[in-house]
Amino acid sequence: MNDCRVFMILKELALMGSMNRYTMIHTSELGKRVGMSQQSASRWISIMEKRGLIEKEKYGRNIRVKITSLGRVYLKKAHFDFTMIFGDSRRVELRGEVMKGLGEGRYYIMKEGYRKQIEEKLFFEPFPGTLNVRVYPNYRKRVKEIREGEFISLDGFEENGRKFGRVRAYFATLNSYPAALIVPEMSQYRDVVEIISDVKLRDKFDLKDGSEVLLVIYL
Amino acid sequence: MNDCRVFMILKELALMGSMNRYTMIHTSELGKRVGMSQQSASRWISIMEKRGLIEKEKYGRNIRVKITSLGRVYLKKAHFDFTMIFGDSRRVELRGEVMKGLGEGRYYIMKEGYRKQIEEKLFFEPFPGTLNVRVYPNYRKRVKEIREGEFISLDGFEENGRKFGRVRAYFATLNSYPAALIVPEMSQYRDVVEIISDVKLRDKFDLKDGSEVLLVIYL
DNA sequence: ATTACTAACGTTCGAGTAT
DNA sequence: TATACTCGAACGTTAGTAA
Repeated sequence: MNDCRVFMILKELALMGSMNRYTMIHTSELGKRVGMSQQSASRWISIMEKRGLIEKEKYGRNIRVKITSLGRVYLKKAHFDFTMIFGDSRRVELRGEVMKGLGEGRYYIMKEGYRKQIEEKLFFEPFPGTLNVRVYPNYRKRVKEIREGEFISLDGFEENGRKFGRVRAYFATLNSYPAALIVPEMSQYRDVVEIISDVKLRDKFDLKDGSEVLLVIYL
Repeated sequence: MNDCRVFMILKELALMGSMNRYTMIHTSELGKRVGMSQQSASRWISIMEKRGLIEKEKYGRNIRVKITSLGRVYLKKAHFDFTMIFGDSRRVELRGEVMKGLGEGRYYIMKEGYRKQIEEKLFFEPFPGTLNVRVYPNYRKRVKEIREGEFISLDGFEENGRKFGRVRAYFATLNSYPAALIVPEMSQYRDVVEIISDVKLRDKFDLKDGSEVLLVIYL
């Protein structure tokens, strides 16, 4: 069955915002996001339109697409499957304020040993730097809860005789934008957490030191 | 990318229980479930083993597989994607007791007009019959909540001049087993709900009239 | 009964390119 | 700029069958 192609692209379109409204897309960008050529992405868009999973319309030289109710049902089913697999998984909210970093985050993120695992296990290319968030006191016991929850393990490694320890990662959102929380297993701090993402979060949300942010961690 | 094949099969294996333990599988059954031949399923299992997503071991003439932590991460990512798409979707619990049906459910389910849509939009072949559940009084206001929530629409149709109305469907579980709740749009009853599934639920859970069941509806 | 190899067959891919 | 067509090459599929 080639249904899986259709699912993959449908999911990507949903993530690009085509769920409830017509969204302008570029077949080359879509192709890049799902790992195929512009030509293939274009072809699949046509196939999916014929199958009634999306609506497509020309928009000047571009196209706009919108997921149909049938397409939505396809996605819903997959979502249901994952709910069956993982149960009703926990979500933990944290609030805190942005803190000046020490530039260390950038140093670590750039290490090939971590970078590679971030791409492999968190599925994004990290912006080279971390956002440090000081969690407000009344949320700090939740940090402990997170540490004890299910995590994604980024293995430690050695480089030029220097050891880099194992790091725990968690899928998360910062102000609703997809990101990840990373916690070195050796770290002591319980009130400061580090966030990585595929963009510079400081710029995306115009964050200054002291800005309040909302984190949601998905265990 | 053929990653989507891997995802699809990994999800299926997870649904078959390979997430946390070695599970005996049959490549022919797996193939049927994902819509490919026994030979292809066998080949993909080998590929996924090489890629470190599952562990495989011979078990007599059969094989046993177990999803690795890397495989789990793949699934987790997809689950996270769906959480981004649908937000933290609601789940509603109902409790009630099994009720004698009037044989009507069977009559409706067997109508090609509904059957086809069940396979297309709910993704299972329905057992020909419905399980009627009388919801306990203190759960009845939740039935209203469900009716007003997001539903999957099974369109009405006409057959030999007789009209069959539109039906609302919801993904659900009965005693944790995947099923669907169906509600004819015209129906009056608010205290009795009808459940369909791919198996005879009465037999699966050895239900008699009056047996208590737990329903979870995923809106 | 299984799983899994081989070989012939289809499908899908993407470079080139028209629009 | 875009999207989307053609077509030869690459890849995935399955029937047959060995183990």
